Amino acid sequence: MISAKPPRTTTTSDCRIRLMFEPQSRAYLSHPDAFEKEVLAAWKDSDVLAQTLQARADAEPFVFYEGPPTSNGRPGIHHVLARTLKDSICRFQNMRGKRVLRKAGWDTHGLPVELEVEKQLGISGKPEIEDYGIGPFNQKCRQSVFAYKEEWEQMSDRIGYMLDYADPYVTFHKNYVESVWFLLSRFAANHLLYRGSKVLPWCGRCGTGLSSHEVGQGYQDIDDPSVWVHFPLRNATGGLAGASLVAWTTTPWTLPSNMGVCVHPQFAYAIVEHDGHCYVLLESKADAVFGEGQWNKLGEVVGEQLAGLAYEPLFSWQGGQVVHDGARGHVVVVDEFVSDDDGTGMVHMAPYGADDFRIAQRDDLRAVLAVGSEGRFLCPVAGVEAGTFFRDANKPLARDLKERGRLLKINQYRHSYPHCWRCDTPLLYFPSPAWFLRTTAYKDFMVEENQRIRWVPPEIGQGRFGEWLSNNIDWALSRDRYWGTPLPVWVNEDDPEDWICVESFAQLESLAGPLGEDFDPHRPVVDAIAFPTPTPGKSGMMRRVPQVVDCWFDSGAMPLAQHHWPFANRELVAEQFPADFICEGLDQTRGWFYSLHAISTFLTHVDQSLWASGFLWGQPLPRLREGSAYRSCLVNGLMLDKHGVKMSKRLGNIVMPMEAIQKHGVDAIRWSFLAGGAAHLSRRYDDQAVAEVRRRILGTLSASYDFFALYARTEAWNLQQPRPAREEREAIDRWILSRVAQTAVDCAQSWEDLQPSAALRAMESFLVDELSNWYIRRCRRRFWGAAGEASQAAAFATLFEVLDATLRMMAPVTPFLADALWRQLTGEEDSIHLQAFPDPAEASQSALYGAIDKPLSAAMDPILRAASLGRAVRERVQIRVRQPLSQLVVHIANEQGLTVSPRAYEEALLQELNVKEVVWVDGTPDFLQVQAKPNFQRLGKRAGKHMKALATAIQNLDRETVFALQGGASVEVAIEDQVFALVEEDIQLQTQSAEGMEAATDGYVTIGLVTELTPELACEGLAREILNRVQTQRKESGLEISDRIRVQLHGPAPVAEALAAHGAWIAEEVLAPEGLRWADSPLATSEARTWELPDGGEVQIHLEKLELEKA
RNA sequence: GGGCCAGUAGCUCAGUUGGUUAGAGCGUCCGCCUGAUAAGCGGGAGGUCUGUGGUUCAAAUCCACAUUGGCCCA
Repeated sequence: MISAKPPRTTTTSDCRIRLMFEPQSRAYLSHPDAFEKEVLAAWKDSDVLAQTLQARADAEPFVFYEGPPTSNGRPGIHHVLARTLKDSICRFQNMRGKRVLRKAGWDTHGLPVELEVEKQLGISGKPEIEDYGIGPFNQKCRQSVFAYKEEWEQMSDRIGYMLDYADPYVTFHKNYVESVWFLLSRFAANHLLYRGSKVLPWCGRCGTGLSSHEVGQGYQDIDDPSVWVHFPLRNATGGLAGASLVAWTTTPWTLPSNMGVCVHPQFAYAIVEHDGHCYVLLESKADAVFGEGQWNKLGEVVGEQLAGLAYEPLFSWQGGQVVHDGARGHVVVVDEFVSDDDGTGMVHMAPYGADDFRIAQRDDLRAVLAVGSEGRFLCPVAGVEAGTFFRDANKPLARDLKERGRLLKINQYRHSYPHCWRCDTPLLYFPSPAWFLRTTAYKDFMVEENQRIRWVPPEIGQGRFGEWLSNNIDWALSRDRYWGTPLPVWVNEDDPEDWICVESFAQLESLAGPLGEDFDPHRPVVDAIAFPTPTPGKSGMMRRVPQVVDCWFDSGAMPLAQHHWPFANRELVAEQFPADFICEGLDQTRGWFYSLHAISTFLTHVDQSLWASGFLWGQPLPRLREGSAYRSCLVNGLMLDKHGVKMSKRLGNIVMPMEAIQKHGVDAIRWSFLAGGAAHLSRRYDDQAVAEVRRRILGTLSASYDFFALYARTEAWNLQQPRPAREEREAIDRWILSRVAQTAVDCAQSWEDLQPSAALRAMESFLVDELSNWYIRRCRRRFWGAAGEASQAAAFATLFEVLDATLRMMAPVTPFLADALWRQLTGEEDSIHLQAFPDPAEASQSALYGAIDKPLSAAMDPILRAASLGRAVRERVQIRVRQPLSQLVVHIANEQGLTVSPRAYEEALLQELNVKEVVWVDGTPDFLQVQAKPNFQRLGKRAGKHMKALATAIQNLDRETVFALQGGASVEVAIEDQVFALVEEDIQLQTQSAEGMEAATDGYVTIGLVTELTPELACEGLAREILNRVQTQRKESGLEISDRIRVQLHGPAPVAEALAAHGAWIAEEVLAPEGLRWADSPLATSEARTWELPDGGEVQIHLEKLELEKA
């Protein structure tokens, strides 16, 4: 049966055909990197992205927003994960016929950039930056921003992330900045931009306040001294005479700036005696301070009775920075923020705490900072020199207090303390002037709009993001830095209440005169612009505030600013807002997810005055859809390193992707990432998993294609040949078409649901189990014509159509391999990425249209089970598949419930299990034991608490009753006072071991294998054994599969009998045109090999290549 | 301290609105095949579904508490 036909070259004049059907799997599997790079080059040549957009020019848009990466960091493997998710979903939507714009973007402002430049320049901190010059410094920032741009683009390109890098949005570009200004001016116009003073987390080294976004990234456990100090009251009378207030703090460095002691108005404080002195504190805390039994309670005093009492300050010092020039100092104040959890119930207050600062302003306390904005002492205090770093003062101050008897106790205290997320310096809290967005004003709408966003997974939206929104605080917008969008606020130097937020460069020109062609809206150029106040009736020069804008505002403005809205592209933005889909890491919850949401809900909902007229600056302003900037958000989990630790720049454990890509190619990595569990779960990078994907999934795909290609070439099949109508093909052909169609439908749904791993699981089981291991394996012979021409034609047509659909289905995930194989398969020059996703509901996809045939699929299921059972039985009784057996008995419990009979697939069982006959058993024959089991799903609701008794009753039903039910009768079963009428669907039939044969059961399928070996069967089995030995020897002799051979054999009598009966067949199979030669005496061992046979006998085989005359 | 998530086979993970045989891949053991697959295929073994209570006729699934780990926030 081996075909000696050489591969035929096709005779068609269409040159494309000749390029088709080249085998690919070897090239792909051995050098995936090189293979993919070739595909990449083809995409470049034809500019696939532009082609897809062109092809979909009039199509419905699917709006995607690219979250801008910071371009001054190197891309890591975790970016591959995020980008693969984004890319696959966009590719899928594109194949669904949507127009998907994919504008790249760069987040270019902000502290990380400044820190990078500081490092380059070898300088550190704000004073050194100002010495260097803001202008040159920002110039350096501008250059630094794109240090890694090329690496990013190469990486994105190499991983197949289809993104338009030709025209990206860049947050420092003039147009982008102008859009940001406009948005800020809208906040101002709605009175939602305000100046405040707030205690902020502050990094002394970087010289900047940190947003809550940033602080969260740097909590570390550190040891601090926790100290209990006491403040002797002045002029106290009664029970308080001579008493001291006891306070606790973990920040001794703030003690010099002590301005008051705060107590809770309602707490009852104890007056206690210890070691000859009187102290006031919560009674519950006295043991902790003085030791158990070391104190006596003398009396009690309620917090508000202490209000206004003065006490002795801890330190005497001069200098410092006055931040609130209050009239009072070193007095007791009351406030309800005091808790009784930690400490003593009495709080030492310094201007470094948010509550403290608030109370100081309220109660007019004098607030003086001993530690300045660089985190260092401004003046000497008690032996601590000016310039000392704040935490370094803890010990000397404590020592000084102890020497002077003001320290009651000191402990080491381990706690989670915020550190600068970038430079790891411990933060301090510091009062600082700042500008805020009053986001709390429209918090409720943000919460409401959040309900409309489809979050995947949903708990992020309800939980993490929802909580964050409902606890919303005003957005601290300003940054005391250099490289950022300058805050477009100009303040009258003579009147701080007279300020303006500029909305555009044009407005600035109208106020301050021409800006010039090369105007750059960054510091320090913009700082120098001043103009007389435009406010009627006022005088004075307007000067810009020094701050820049939080770069999260930049990125959150991206839906609008990327198109320079509203200065340009108003219609485009109206179409491209909001996004149908965004996708970023979990860490963006309070970052980009929030900034997008906060800005867009403000603009489209709160800012009604903008939209009222439908016009802006005399031009129509199309209304944007009211609400959030995105309709669905896929959140991806963190990428962990091989030890399960989060990858971060700071820790330097980022895995670079290129090594993995060179090894496995990126398609395998893409697949492995998307399949590796739900998108939002964190995952480790696992090289082995990638290798397995490459072998198991992509190897199977390319091998399946290669199989097709090999026989299409050999048998000269091509697309010009008529393909039989689907109805005329064999059942298994219609089955595999139905399965590929159903898989495509399931996948499409999973993609729509933003569940890539579900889509991949469906594809995997289809490709590996159904297509490769069942359809192709079962149908191999048909491809070399062994089952006749009609069958061959049907097989080719079917496999072609199935591969076409499979490749299109996989294209979003494995864009390289899918495209390469598809072009080979179809001879098309266009990319697969311009094609449609397989869709059996779409009439234009004729091969798949209406192909889903569920009854046919249902009929295959028992066949697969029976095959599996048969193999298990053979395994159990130790009869290999090579040994033919006479009969397989198959019983399918619910066979009459199947619309399509499984018997259509009988041939598969005959071959798969090597039996001569399949006997299909109807009804419930004698040799089967049957038992009815309740269908709990149906009966559970009806029976309720009687279910247990009913189940027992059903299991005890006799054969006749079960038969009757199977035959369609209704049977009544009484449980206590209730009667249940059972019909066929209410029970499931369990069949069990058949008697008289080796049997096995899987659910509703029972098989029996007749294991009796007749002499004829044994003889044929032996013949197959001999065939197997000859073939093995052939292969081991290094012969080509089409070489002809001459064979000599010798063996005992059974071997001779087997050869007599089946010799001609063996000769045909092994390509021995002269037939087999029997040697009556043993062959010389130097020429022959001796093989053992299963029955204990041996066979000697000698073979040599037969030289054929050239035809 | 609060919020969210996760805990299923040695490992990595599935598991629909609760329904009675908890699945897959890898690994392991055994076997098969050799005219697609520098391979592949099949069959075993392997699980008190983290624990304890509860709801229910029925819980991996719902509830409570506990525990371990991760993330976010204080």
